[in-house]
Amino acid sequence: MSTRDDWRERLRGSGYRLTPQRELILASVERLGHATPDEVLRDVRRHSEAVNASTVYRTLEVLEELGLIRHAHLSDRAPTYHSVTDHEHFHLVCRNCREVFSVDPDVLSELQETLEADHRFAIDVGHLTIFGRCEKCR
Amino acid sequence: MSTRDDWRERLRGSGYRLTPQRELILASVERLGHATPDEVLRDVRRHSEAVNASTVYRTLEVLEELGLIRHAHLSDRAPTYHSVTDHEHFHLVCRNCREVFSVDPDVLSELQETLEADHRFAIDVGHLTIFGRCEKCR
DNA sequence: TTCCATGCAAACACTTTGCACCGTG
DNA sequence: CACGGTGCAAAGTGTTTGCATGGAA
Repeated sequence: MSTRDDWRERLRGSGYRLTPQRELILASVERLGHATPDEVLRDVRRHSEAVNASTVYRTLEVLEELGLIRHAHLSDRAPTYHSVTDHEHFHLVCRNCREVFSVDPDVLSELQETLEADHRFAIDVGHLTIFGRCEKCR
Repeated sequence: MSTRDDWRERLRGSGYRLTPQRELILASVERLGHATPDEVLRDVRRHSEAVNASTVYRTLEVLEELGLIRHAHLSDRAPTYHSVTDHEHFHLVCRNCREVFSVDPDVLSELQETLEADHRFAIDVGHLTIFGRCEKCR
């Protein structure tokens, strides 16, 4: 997948430097699926040496700016970051059991058209989180 | 509107007490439209006497539990509270200019049906915020 | 007179910032 | 060897909690 292979080039192409910390943090985000900055920090430390919390915040910001990762708000607390090397998706979160479901953007097409037509508003699909109740928690 | 008139009864009926602070805070939320806890606090203080920040947090929680107000996340920062004495709605937020639009839930009906059918997931419409780009910010 | 609610202060969770040193390019 | 990145410590923002006092019912 080209996105995975040439991210080092993207970094350098944008004037950024390739550091061990940045590699470790991207690897953690990909490994964890959906993770808060704190979870990323602990994961990096578990799998290798120490990295500072502020480096995690700064790096997540850079990686998102480059389009390698995205964040969504899956709880009322910290944001969670996920890799975008795979296909775009949005999230359903159960307000009761907190379970997270990743959903294909196709189901949003009609809503996108409606909001585009009625409000000239373009949805940021990758950032969307819909809260509600899952099957088990009715 | 019955919701407005009998909220005092609802408080007492649920074992809560009617205090001046609770009246002031509810009035502020209704006056402000969409407001963070901090904005509510400042508004209460501007229009009357001092109230403590922790009282604001505790009161917003109670009022939401009673169904008098709701909160949504209109920024990556603090939540915003709004009254539900008027009709239910959800929010569009422009990621560029931060403008907020309130939208009628009708446009979600197809999405609701799809998520219900495919994932057995019931959307919490009042809590929904969709981020994207507004007309002016393309 | 009973408890729920409030004020106050401290603690907590999450994030940002300033600055000296480090190391990539 | 220049300049962007990191670690560290401190401060900033938003929220919660424990406890003594106050006041609604």
